[in-house]
Amino acid sequence: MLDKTYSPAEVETRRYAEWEREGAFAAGHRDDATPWAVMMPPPNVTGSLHMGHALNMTLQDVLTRYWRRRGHDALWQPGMDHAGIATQMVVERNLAAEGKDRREMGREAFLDAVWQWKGESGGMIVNQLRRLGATPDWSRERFTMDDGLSRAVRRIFVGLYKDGLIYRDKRLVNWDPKLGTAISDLEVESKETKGHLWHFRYPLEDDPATHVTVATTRPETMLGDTAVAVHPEDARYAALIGRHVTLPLVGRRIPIVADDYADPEQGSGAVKITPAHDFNDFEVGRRHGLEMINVLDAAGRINEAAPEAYRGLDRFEARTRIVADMEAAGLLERIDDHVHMVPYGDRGGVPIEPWLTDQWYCDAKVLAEPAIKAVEEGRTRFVPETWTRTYFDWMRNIQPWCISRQLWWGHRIPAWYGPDGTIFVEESEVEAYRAARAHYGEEVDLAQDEDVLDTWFSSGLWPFSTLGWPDETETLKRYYPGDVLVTGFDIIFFWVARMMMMGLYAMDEVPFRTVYIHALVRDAKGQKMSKSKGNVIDPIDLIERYGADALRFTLLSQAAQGRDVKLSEQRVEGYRNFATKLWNAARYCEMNGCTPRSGFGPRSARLTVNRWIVGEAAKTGRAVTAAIEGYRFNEAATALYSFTWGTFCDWYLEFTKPILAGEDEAAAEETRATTAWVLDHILHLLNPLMPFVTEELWDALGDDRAHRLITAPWPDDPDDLADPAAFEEMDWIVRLISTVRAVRAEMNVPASAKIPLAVKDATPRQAEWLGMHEDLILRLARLSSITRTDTPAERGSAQAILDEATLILPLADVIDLDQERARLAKEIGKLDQEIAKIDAKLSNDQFLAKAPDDVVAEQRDRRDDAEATKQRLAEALERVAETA
RNA sequence: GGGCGGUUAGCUCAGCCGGUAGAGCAUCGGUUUUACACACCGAGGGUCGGCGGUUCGAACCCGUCACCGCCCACCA
Repeated sequence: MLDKTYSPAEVETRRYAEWEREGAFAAGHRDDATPWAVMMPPPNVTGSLHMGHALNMTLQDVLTRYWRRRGHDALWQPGMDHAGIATQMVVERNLAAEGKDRREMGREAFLDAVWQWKGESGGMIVNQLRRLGATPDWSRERFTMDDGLSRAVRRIFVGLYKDGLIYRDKRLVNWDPKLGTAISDLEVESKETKGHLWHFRYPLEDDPATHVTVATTRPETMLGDTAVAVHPEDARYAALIGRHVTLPLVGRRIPIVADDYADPEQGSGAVKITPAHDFNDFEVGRRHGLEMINVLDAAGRINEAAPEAYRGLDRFEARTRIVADMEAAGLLERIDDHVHMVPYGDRGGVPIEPWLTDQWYCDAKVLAEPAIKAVEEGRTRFVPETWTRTYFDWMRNIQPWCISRQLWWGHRIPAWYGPDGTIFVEESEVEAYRAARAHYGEEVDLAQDEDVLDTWFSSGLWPFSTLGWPDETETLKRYYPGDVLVTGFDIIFFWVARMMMMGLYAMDEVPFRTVYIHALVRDAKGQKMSKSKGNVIDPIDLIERYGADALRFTLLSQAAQGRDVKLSEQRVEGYRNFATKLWNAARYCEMNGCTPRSGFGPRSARLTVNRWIVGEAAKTGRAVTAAIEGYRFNEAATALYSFTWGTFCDWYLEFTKPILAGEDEAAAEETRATTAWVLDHILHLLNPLMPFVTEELWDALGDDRAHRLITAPWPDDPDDLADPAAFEEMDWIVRLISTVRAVRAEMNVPASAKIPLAVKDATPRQAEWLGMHEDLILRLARLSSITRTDTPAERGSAQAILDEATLILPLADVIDLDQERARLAKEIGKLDQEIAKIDAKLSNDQFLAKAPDDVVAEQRDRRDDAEATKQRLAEALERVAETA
C-alpha cells in the first residue's frame, strides 16, 4: 500500500542509485539502434549547480530519456571544463589564505596544487547533477585537461598553425591588469560609467601661446600621445595640419595629422592620439606611421617610458595627478560630466587596458566561412530560428581570436623557441627538438612558450575530442555529428560558434544538426539572479524541499522558446502538489484494484467513458511526443498537467466511481482495467519530465514489469485510439454535468455527492423545482448513452445507471428564487448579445460569399444553440416567476 | 547607433493555419466527500500597449508610435 503522501527525498536517492548500478544511462549497448547524441556543455570544474545548469541539464535529460526510450542508442556525453582563469583564481585565493603565492611556488608546484584541488574539491556539480536526476553516460565522463583531450588540443593547434590559421602577432589586446593576462573580445563587458571629459590645451610648438584643445576621458594616456588628429576637411584646423604641438608634462614634439577618424562634430574637433593604448588610435597610428609609446606595465602602472614624476603610479592615481598638474600649468580648459562605456574584464572585474603585446591569434575569419555556409545550407539549424541571425551577424564580422593567456592553468601552447627566436610548433617536445635539429643542423636548447590557451579553445573541440579524436574510433564514427546541442544564448559566440568552426575544420562535418537555445533563469520578478542582489535560488535547496521532479517540471513548464524562465517558489510548490496528486491518484487506483491487466488492450473498452479516456490519453501522448521532438517543453508539461489533473483525476476517476461501486461487474472490471491502463500511460509519458515519482509508482503498481520505466519503450499512440463518437458523447455528458454542478452551486445545495450519482431522495419541494429545469431532466435521460451497447444485458446495465442518474439531481430544501431569477435574466441578456452578434454576421453578404462553408455552418449552429438555450432559460424564468 | 525579443485577467504566461479570448497562481464563496485540504466544487475578473491599414472577419498579417528587456558597436 502506498503511503499517504509522496516523499521525494528517500525515493530519489534510492532510485538514482538503482539506475546507475544497472547501467541504465550507458550508451553503446544497442548496436542495431540508431545513434542519438547530445553533448553536455561541460560545467566549470569550479562550478556548483545553479539554476541555469538546472534548466539546461533538465532539458537535455528529457531529450536523452525520450530518445533512449524511443529505442535509440542515446548518448549524453558528460564532462567538465578546466576553466582556466576561474580555476586559477580559486586556487590562488586558497593558497593566499595559507600565505602562499603562485609566483613564489613556481609553475610546477602551482599546477600540482591545482590538480590536487581538482581531486579534492572540483566537480561538486557532477554529484549535484545526480540529485537533479540527470542521466548522462557517466562512464564516459571527460575533462578538458585529461590526456586524450589535451592531445586533441595539441593536434588541432599544430594543424591550424601549419595551415597558417594560427599565428603570432603584436597588436593591441584587451589586457586585464588585475589578472595579468590578455583576454578575448568576448570576455570584455562594457559598463556604463559616470566619468568626466577633460579638455586639455596642447600648445603649438612654434606658437606656444596658441593651443589646440583636445578632450579625453582618460587623461593618463596622454603620456603616450604621439599625435593630434583633425579632420582633413575641418576648416578650423586646415592651417595646423603638418605642424606640431608640444605635449604638456612630457615635452614631446608631436605632429598634427589629418585623419577621417577625427569627428568635427565631436568636442573641439581635434583628438589626441595614443596608439599604444586605444584601439582606434592604434589604427590612426598605423596609417600615419606614428610611434607607439607604451606607458603602462602589466599591472596597469605607469612605466619608465613616462616622465619620472609619474612612474610607478597606478593608472588611476596618475589620472588624478595629471589633471592636477595640467590645471596648475593652466592647460586645463574645462571638465564636463560624461557618461561613457568602460570596458571591464568579465573575470577580473577591473577596467581592461588596451595593451601592446605579442599574442597568439586564430584566424577566425577563414574558419568561419564553412561554419556560416553550414547554417545557410541548413546542415545545422537553430531553434528558435531567430538566433540564426545573431549567429550570422557575429560570424560575418568575426575578428581575429586571441587564444593565448598569460596563465599557468590550461593547455600550454605547443610552441618552442630556438636560440634565435625561430618558432617550432609541434605536438610534443620530442618532435619540437627533432624539428629544431633539422632546422639548425645541430642540437640546440628550446624554450617552450610560457602561455596557455584560452579555455574556449579546448571547449571548441568538445564534440569530437570527447569521442576519441584524433583517433578514428568507433565511438567517434557512431556519435559524430551529434543530434542536438542544448545551451543558453549567452554562449553562442563563446562556444557554439567555436564548435562549428573547429568541428568543420577537424571533421569536415558540422558538430550537431540542431542547436536548441534556451533562455535564462531569472527570479520571480524577472531579475537576473546574482549574489550581489541576494536573489539567488539554489536548485539543491529546492530539490530538498520539493523534490527534483517538482523543480524539473517547473523549469520545463516555462521553457517556452524565446522566453526567460521566471522561477517562483510558489510555482515549484504547485508542481510538488502535482506530483502528490499523481501519487494519490495511483493510491486510489491501488485501493480499487485498478492494476495493470496483462491481457487488456485499450481498444477492447466498450463503455463510452472508457473509450473516451483512452482516446484522450492517446491524444495527450501524441501531443507530448510532438512537443518534445519540437523542443516545446512547456507544451509537453502543460498537456500532461492538464490531462492528468484536469481530465483523468477530476473527471474520469470521479465519473467512474459509480461504475466501480455498481453491480455490473463486467463494466466495473473493464473500468478497472482501463483506469490502470491510463495511469500507466500517464507514467510513461510523464517519465522523462518527472522520472522519480513515475518510476516509483510504475514499480509499485505493476507485478511483473519487463522493464524499468527508465528503459521501457515509449508508447505509440495511433490516431485510431481516439473514437470520435466517444469524444462527442463524453463532451456532451461533461457539459451536462458541468451544468448540473453549476445549478447545484447556484441553488446553494450542500452537495453530499461526488459527481454525480449519489443523492437518492428528493422531497416534493425539490421535485417541484426540478420541473423548472425540464431541460436538464431531458438531458439527463440521455445519460443512457454513457454506454454504447445494444445487447439486452448491456442495455440493462445502462438502464441501471440511468435509474440512478435520474435520482442524482442536486436538490435543495430551499431555493432563493430572486437569486435564480436574476441569474436567468443575466444569462438571457448574454445570449441576446451573442445572438445579435451572430445575426449581424449572418446577414453580411460578404461574409456569406467569402467565408468557408464550414465557418458559416458553425455560425448557424451557434446561433441555433444560443436560441434554444435562451428559449429554455426563458421558460425556466417563467416558472420561477410563477413559483414565486 | 545597429539588431533581437516583449507588451493578453491582480501576478506569471499559453494562444499553432486569421473564424466563440485561455491556463496556473492569487482573490472571493462553498465543501472535512474513505485517493488527495499539497484536496474538491464554483464565481468574479479582459478596449489582447496606442493609432492606422489589409480582410467578410484581426490578439494573430502589414505599417507606425510608445514603453520595457537583452545583445552587439571605436566615438575623444
